[in-house]
Amino acid sequence: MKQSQIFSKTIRDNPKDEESVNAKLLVRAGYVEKVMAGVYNFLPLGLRVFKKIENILRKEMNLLEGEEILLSALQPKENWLATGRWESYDTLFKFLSHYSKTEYVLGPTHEEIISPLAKKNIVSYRDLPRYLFQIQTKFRDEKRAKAGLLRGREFTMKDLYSFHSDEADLDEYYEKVQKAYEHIFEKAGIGDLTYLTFAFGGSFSKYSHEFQTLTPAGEDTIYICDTCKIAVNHEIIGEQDSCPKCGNKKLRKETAVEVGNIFKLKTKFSEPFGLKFKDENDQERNVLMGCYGIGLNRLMGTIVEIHHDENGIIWPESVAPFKAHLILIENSEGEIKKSADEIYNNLLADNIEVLYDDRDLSAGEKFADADLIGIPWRVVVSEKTLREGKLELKSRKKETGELISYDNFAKAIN
RNA sequence: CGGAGAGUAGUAUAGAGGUAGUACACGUGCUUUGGGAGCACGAAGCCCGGGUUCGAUUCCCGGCUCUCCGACCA
Repeated sequence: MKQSQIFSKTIRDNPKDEESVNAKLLVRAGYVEKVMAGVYNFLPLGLRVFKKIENILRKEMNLLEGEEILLSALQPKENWLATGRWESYDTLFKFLSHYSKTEYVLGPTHEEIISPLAKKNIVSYRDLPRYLFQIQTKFRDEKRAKAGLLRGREFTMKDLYSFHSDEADLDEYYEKVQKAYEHIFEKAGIGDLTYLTFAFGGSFSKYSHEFQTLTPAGEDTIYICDTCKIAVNHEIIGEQDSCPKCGNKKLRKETAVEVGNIFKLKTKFSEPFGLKFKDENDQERNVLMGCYGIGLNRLMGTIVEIHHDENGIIWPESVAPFKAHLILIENSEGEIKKSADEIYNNLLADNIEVLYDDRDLSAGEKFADADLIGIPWRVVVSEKTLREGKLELKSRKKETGELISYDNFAKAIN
């Protein structure tokens, strides 16, 4: 993609309506634009990152044998009355049709939709287990949206729901999802700072598990066992004041953001919707359920919170909008562009995702924008590099670059 | 939802009871090209409603919006 053609522009000043690092950088670099508190538009650069994250998630969901579906965002009140969450779910967006005076819900989560759906397709033990996931927009009427992408009123979530005939099967799958989540956060570049965290389990389980990433931008407090590399959420520290694994009492207090959670719902939703199956002995039994969520916006914001410096974002390669940022520095005769165009076309032909800064701007401004946008590899073409018959390659993580031939360059970044 | 702060051009800000200035961005022309280039000219602005006042963008009240702290967060 040519930068002269890209829809968004970089902004030099920090926006006055954002305080969080992730929002400041993502807005300034042109990844997102704020519509209102907790609601953002995704611009071409931002959508590219979003799709990279989506694909990481989708790949892991497929490995978990998840089948992808897309559930309704607009939901009937009756389903929420059935579970009692019409009254008890405090961030529920409810609204009234002006014509029919019918009340609706904008879905904050999808147990109320997927449980009745599952009921239509799960009737026998032969239909179990089942694993269904979606990547879809959620709406939550947060009393206070905050921290840029970390807590929004509209956001995209990957939610996986599993259906089982017995607890052993649920437990086994739950463990698999836990491992898959570890892969996901590793792949997304935040594995080192992300802890499996024991949290409140609700009425059916002793614990649920959260994945908490250490960052001052987070709003949760967790207690880490450095021996086991797991943590306990402060909400249960009263009853669980030692490491659940090794019993260590010396836990380290940290601030973190919840980037994912896994939860054994058991029969919490199958009961109100009558989601049952016939077992091998013709006995009718409740289906057991698990749910597993990851918020994409929050994950994207968290990655920025973790990976940036004073000049801008430093994307992990797995989620970067492009692999290489090709920068043309023209000379007074205007004779560099031809070579830069050629290199751009070679990169495209070699299937290297490249953003080409072909704009008529000073070198300093292009470098500053490149640092802000944060593409992993910066490739400079200038009079200096052409004289040597080479390119200058610099990692966004490093201070200086090196001159390298095109052939070696393609190898170097792969 | 409670508390605090803030709303001035596309963006970021300055400012005064007498209708507004700067920087960046933008347009035109020239010049320039390795860390946010230069000159000239140009276009563009006081959140909404009420009150006080001869006069309010400025002071007061209310609203709306945003940010932060707290509460809340299956």
